[in-house]
Amino acid sequence: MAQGVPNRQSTLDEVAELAGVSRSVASRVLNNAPHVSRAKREAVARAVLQLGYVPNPTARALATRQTGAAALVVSGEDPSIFADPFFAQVIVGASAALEEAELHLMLCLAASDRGRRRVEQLLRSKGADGVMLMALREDDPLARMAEETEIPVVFGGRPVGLDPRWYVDVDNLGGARAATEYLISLGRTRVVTICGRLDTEVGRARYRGYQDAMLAAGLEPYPPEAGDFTESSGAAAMAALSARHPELDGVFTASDNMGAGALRTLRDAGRRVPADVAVIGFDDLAVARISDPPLTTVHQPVEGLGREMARMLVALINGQAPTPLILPTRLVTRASA
Amino acid sequence: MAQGVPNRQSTLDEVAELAGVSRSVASRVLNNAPHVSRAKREAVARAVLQLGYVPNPTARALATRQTGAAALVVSGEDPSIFADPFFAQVIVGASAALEEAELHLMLCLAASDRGRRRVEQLLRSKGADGVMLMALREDDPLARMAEETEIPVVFGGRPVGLDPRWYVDVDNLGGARAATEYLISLGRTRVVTICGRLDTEVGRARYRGYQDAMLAAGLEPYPPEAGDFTESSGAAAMAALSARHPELDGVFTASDNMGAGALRTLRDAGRRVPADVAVIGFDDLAVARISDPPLTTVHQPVEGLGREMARMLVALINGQAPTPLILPTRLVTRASA
DNA sequence: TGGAAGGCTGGAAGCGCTTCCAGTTTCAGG
DNA sequence: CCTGAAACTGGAAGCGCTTCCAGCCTTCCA
Repeated sequence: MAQGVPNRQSTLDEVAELAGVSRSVASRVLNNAPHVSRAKREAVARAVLQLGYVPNPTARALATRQTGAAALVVSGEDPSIFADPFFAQVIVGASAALEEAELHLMLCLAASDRGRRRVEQLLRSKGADGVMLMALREDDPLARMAEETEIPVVFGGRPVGLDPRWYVDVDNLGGARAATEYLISLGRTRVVTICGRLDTEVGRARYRGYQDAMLAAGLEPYPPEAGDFTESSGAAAMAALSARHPELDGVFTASDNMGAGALRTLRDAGRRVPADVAVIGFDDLAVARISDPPLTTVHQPVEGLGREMARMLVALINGQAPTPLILPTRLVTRASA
Repeated sequence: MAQGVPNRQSTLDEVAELAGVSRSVASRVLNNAPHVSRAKREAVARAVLQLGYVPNPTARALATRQTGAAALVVSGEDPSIFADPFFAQVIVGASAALEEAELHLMLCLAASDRGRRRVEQLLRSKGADGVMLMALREDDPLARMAEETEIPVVFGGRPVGLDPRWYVDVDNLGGARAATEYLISLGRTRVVTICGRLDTEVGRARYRGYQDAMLAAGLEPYPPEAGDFTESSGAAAMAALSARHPELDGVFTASDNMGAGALRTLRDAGRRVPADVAVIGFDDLAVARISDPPLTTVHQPVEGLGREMARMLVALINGQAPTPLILPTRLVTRASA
């Protein structure tokens, strides 16, 4: 039974003819639908093997009105922000979950105007069965449009200024609160924060968590110093804070990268960590383990975020009605606090 | 001219009817093909706007036999290897280049058997117009199959044991040689290497570069200590090498992560960098800038790799005959050497 | 042994778009 | 005012698959 490698792609018609059945029967066999006798089922299977037949996904998509693909769109102004390992992990999780549902993953980086227009087309033309949207900017037009479109959309994180129907988020507030509480429990009372961009929900939530913990402990929150989640911005913010509040003895930073930057500034300034200043980050990326000293941080289930987004989307595509999800975070203590 | 938001997706037939032309004419207008009078062109444009018409990509794909998508497949045994920021950068580059060609990006992580089978289907069913393949393992069945398939395939890096027709690679050999030469030029003569997995072309090439440089300088290359490109494997390898060759004064590691691990081991052992031991990494990832001391390393154009792969693929899809490409690397000197 | 129930089967009608082709206009040149 | 070329136009045939439906054939029970 030579597994033929035909020069031309063979079609279902050819399979049907070779098997001596009609195209409908052949189709039913391939989708293993009922109402086909055992004999014909086997005949078709043989023909498929003999011809090396592979169904044409496009034709199937046209007939079923299902593309067999889900899109992950990352919307932001700077394409290089995507180079963050964060997204790579989200993708790993999403990819695994989509694979279970036999869906392909389309990736759309909507940074340029052109990219955004293409995503818009995708949404309106139903070019995918569903979309996972991670909108980074405040008031993202794509986010608004996605909420209005017909096709299932799951948000990753809640965009500022929008209350999406379906989303998966990480407990940023709780994580930030826990981190700050931990610093306070260590006896630190002059705890500052290097917050992330406050035009993102992530930045806001993590800052709010800091505030909550401070107030709950009867401490006055310091005004935040903002960074953009990068190492260098963390270093700069730390310098500014040190100058403004030389008495500080604890820092909660809204990302590991900023935490690493803060460590660098403190080290350069000769301040010991954690003896003089305790530092806590957020994310639990590789950098937290590598930095010197290793960074105490808030772990967030990034791969889980991707996985749950994909699962929720699949549920939606299948006509179910899932509920929004907030994934837990957890403090990981290392040497820096 | 209300930009209608129809409840149902409108079709080309409806546009044609509203514009008072035949479907063929409407189609020609949309693809701006010739042989349409100015008047009808405008009538169709008006109708499109009025109905909020968006062409159905699936139907178009079926008719033209072009899917409008290119796939990036990463084939390896461990899905989490993809979480490496390396791939994220490749994706950024590829995505940008594909956008110019109006192609969508499909991402396939072929780690499980199931994933591999799906990629196989994709190749055989022409589910994409072309494929960029990054095969990590030696003797990857997918790589072999890809070379046999009809659809255009561009390799990212050359897989061991295969000499692909079209590929984009990075000058690993030259980079490794330059790094080692630099160590030697610094007066180091007892230079060891922590190489990557020798069942990958990357690992082999970088090791060969080290050997070449040592031999060219009249030095005896040390036997390599292998890691798997991760921080911890680098730390372990460094410990082993220190024990075996206490006299060593220079280390070339085949990745920044391993370099960071080596730094950690050296620091823990109380050996000063670069005073006692000079260390050089490879990749120029963020970790190289953050580590303590910052890592001298070999920069490779990762985003460029993705971009060039995509460009080559687009050329192939358009029937051109590009030539393989090897992108240059360059030494970035920081404090560790 | 008759008849109803129900499993099989294949014909045919799409899914929405492109594109070939033959027929119709238009228009410059004679 | 005629003729041929060039520009338009729309009908129709697909692209390869799914699925509805009507008809056929078993089968099994009364």
